Amino acid sequence: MDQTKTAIPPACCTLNISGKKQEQLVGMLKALGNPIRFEIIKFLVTHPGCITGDIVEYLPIAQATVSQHLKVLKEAGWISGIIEGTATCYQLDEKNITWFRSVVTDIF
Amino acid sequence: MDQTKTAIPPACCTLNISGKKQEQLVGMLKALGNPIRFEIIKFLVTHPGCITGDIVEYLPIAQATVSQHLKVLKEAGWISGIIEGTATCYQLDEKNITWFRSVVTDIF
DNA sequence: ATTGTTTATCGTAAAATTACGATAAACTGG
DNA sequence: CCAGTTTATCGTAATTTTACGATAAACAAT
Repeated sequence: MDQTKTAIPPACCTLNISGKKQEQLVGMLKALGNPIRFEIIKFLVTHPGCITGDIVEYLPIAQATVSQHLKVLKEAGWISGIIEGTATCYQLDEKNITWFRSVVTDIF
Repeated sequence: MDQTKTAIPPACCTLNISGKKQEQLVGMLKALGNPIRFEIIKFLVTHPGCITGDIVEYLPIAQATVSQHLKVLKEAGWISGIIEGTATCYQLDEKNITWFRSVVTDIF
């Protein structure tokens, strides 16, 4: 049969994902899809293990707001924070970020 | 000199991006970071060129809401729509999606 | 022309996000 | 113990997002 007119062209991505995996991914996308939070992640690349105060100093927003953004990033899986005395040292969650890269390259 | 204690471990990603490019990326991340919109993009992979009504039928939300999500996805660069009579045919914006994949694999 | 179909937009309500100051909690150093 | 430091959380206001029904606009078919 002639299928030249009915054949569906291959899509530029599969997006073959669902369930919990998709939820986790969408959550990470949402968290990173904010200019301030994206800057925080960028900052952590060059300043691993820095404390909240360093990020507050770097950004033009209040300490409480930075703390809130850090919470969002932590809950989405982008970062982890370890308490060091009164301070909290933040760093990229390499495990989850590796997972993110792997999933994105898989489905796109 | 002994740098064993001061050497910074290589980060799991570079996030080497800024300016308009970063803005475009963050915009695409934000748009995709929504469960409904993610489902729309997935649907378009398997139903390229489908019309708004098909998506409305597929999703459990009102037509007006779907239209609004489609607008967000279009403005972010994920999809394009061409008017076909009274209907509008939507499809993935392959050029932008290719750009997205390229940028993400570059910086992650 | 009239009727029916399809979709975007408008107006609006509810919910979520973002931001801030103030405060509390936890630790450090004297 | 007390004063200082750091950060998370609380309360709240402003903004944005999400959702819906109603309507308008653009086209189809009779």
